Amino acid sequence: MNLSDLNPRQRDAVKYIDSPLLVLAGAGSGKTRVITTKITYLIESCGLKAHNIAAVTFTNKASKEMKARISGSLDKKLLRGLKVSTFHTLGLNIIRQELKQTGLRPGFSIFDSQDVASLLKEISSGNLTEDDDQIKQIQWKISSWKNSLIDPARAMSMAEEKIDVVCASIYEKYQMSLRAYNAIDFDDLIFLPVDLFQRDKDVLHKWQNKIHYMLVDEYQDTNGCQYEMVKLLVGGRNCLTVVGDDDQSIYAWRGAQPENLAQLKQDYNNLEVIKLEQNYRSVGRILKAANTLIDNNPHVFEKKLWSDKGFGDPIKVMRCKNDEHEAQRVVSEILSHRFQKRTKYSDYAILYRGNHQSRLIEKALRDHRVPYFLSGGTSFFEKTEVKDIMAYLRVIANYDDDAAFLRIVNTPRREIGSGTLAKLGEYAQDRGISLFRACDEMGLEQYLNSRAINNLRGFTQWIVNLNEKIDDENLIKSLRSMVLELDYETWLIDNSKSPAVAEKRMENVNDLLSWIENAKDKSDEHSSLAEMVNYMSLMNILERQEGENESDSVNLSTLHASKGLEFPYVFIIGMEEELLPHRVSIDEGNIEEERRLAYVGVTRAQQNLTLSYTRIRKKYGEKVQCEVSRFVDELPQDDLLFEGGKVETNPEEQMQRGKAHLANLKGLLS
DNA sequence: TGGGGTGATATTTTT
DNA sequence: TATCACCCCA
Repeated sequence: MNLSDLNPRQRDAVKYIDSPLLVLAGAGSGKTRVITTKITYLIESCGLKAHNIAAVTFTNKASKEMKARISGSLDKKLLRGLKVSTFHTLGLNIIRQELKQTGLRPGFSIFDSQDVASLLKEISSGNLTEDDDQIKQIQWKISSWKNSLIDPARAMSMAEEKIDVVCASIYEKYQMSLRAYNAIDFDDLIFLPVDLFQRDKDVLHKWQNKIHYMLVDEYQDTNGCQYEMVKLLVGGRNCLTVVGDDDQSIYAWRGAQPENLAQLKQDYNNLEVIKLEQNYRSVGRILKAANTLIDNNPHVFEKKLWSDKGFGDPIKVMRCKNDEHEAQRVVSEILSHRFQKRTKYSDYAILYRGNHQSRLIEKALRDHRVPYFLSGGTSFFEKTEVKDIMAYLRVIANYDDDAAFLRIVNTPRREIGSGTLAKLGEYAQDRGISLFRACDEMGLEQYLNSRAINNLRGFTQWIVNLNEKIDDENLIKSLRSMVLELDYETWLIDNSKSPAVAEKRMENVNDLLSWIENAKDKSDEHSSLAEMVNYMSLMNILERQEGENESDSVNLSTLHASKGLEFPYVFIIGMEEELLPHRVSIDEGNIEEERRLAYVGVTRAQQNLTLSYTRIRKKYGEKVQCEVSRFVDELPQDDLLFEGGKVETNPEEQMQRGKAHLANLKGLLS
């Protein structure tokens, strides 16, 4: 097999199979390429079967890209059964195949974090813990327990303070409710398989026999539970390659344990480490800046990026009067640069720390009629209309899904009010059954008047009919007729601010349905409604439909969401103390993660990088004096070109301006 | 049932 | 200050 278009280090990483391997892949060093080539190599040159290889990523986007790249390089026949998925999808597949051992019934639901929050709210209503803040804390606590493989009993025995006891008991009730609803949460998708593997060695061996080689991407983002899952599946064999970059760990705040990278050394004593330091993305100046910046962080593994793409232009630093001025200047900079260099809008990206920062930029872009693409925002599956239809599907697949039941029982209106639901809930809770089942019980007559009962039963009967009508053959047809029967469109029109909005929302509903149709055609894996619904619960954006026009637009993104992307010309705005690094991180002493965030931003740029900061920024409606970010000071000053700003207020800034002037001259000379 | 007034809130977000 | 969710009243 031909590995000649890889560099020596990449080739080593592909060919090394003698022991577990950690590939430390710097930004833009071609890590996805290494993983995909290695999979091809394992199949073509090592004689492994595709269905015995599992490649794991964190996002659907990454796994989709990986699949696309592999299928471009290898015959489709040889790829049958190759497992490329997210951690959560892998977990879901394990649960599905070992359903009996997990105590779940077919058709189980997956609760998203909103479902979880409202369930927790209901559970803790007796326990003096009702405000949203505390609910969030409990949710976080339960999630971290699961990520550390602690079950309710252990949480209870470990509890020392009163608050821990309360949390542990809520945790226990929460698990019981999930069980009653035949539901699991996102954390369970990893927790349940790991728990099962630990309890039942036969099942573990069965899965070890299925997976002869495992590859994990973005390893610095794994949490404790995911680490354990990999460890169990590998089970002392030499069949593991993980790829990661501790300098790009920016998700510690949501449970990622970047120390898992270092932990590998201890758990796999024959671990091999290969570093990928050649960067294929950026010019030398940008890498020099990135290296210098990240040098301020402590490192377990030293790493220095380099490239042969030439040195490039100085990094511009724009000092602006205020935040509006900043937006104006960034936009006019893009416009004039585009005009001079005849570039596309899509060559530019504007990156920022917080979502709110996009507002002024958006306004400036609109004023200049510049098309832009905002990455992030409310994702498709978060939209109310999509959640509504999804809830219908969930209830049809799993009557016991109370979260979904509550969402749609009176949407569109069926004259089932909160009073009725409260009594129904009480009744169901007393008997430990779901709301749906409770509707059918005779005992209900004593609690509710016949009108309410009729409404409820009308609804459940309608669902039962749908369930019976739907079979996998006519799934889409039945779903479309369901939406018609609901008269959902009328409801949308009545409940939207304008006809245009209503139309857009109905379009989303139709997109959802055609997406289901499409996905069903594409694979036979997710053919039943229940499987389809599970699969969709793990999605957050609608995959782009074929032929959808990719318009030429400026990219706006948070620094977090920009990881993995690259652009010729990058602007990072708001390079100020208290913003980047963020105030909260300064207070918590989390400067290192903020620095990595800045590092991620800097390394997105291929050609040019422009940083901007303002002297005055409106925060919470108040004008606040701002200071330039310490990260600007940490960059190699000779490579910076300061622009704008005439009046220096303090001597330090005077100095800086002197330096900038010098750099300016150098920049002009080079 | 919906519109308007009120009050809380403002870091990052995938599955 | 700007937004948004929520609640109350007509």
